[in-house]
Amino acid sequence: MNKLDVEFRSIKEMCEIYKVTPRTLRFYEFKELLFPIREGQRRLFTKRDQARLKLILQGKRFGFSLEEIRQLLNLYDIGDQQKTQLLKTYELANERLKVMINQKDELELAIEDLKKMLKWGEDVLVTKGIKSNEN
Amino acid sequence: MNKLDVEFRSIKEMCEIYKVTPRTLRFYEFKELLFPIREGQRRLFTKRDQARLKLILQGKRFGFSLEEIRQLLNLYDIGDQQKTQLLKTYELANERLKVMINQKDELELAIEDLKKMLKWGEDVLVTKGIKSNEN
DNA sequence: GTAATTATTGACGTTTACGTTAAGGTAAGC
DNA sequence: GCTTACCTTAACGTAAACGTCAATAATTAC
Repeated sequence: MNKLDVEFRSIKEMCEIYKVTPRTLRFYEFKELLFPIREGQRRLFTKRDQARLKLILQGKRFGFSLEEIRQLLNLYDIGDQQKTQLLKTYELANERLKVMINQKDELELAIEDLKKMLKWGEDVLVTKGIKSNEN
Repeated sequence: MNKLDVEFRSIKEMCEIYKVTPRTLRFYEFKELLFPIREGQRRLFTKRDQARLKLILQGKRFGFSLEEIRQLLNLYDIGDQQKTQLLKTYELANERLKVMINQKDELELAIEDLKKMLKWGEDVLVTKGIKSNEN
């Protein structure tokens, strides 16, 4: 009946909400990305854990490794951070952005090249009468 | 003095030209991506192997797995391919292209998101007096 | 009170694309 | 004949991010 009921979530609830497996959540805890509290043996995931998990999943979208994500999460725990560490984290994200932009450029190039190859392959197929040239 | 001298390359020459390690070339042979002939024990890489290696390295740029590349290489060995197989290969490349375009879109989104996060992080840093706001 | 559900901690397995010794073979140069 | 350079096979190691048991425990359902 008290607030705690909504603040905490079981591992299964977490899995359903965030589309991950229990193994994943335990793994993240092992890697010190999450810090669920215990109710006896069971893990209870706090609001903070949920916020962190969201950021972890975001981070994965960005292509960060879990270790990088662990460091970046410090950005959200500013209270107990030294200034230098905080700035370093910021710079890490900046570096990552550069990498991603490079990746994007590379990918765009690769896409163009692959398109050319496909066009060539298409010609071969048409020539061989395997494929019609309509579209 | 004869043509063969230019047709074949030793493993070391290959490594220097294509910036790969011997292990990589042996691995590719093991995985049936390359088929160097033998002079006694030693491997000799033919023109065909070199052409294939170029395509392998390209394929990696495209994000194909080695197994996918192995299949795609059939596209270049059209002589002994059945029509169906050839068409399948073409379609595989097409699928890959779609995946890559999706990846690119995802990446662009992620870049935008990360940029926003950085801007926010920057504000925090400036507020805390850790970083100046000049660029 | 027993079955089903949900959880736990180990701990080994998986995948990909090689890296890294180890132990030895062969040919060239001097 | 000995070093040096280059090559070989064999086989174990690596990294990331979990998957997949196994054995066990606590709760809940009926």
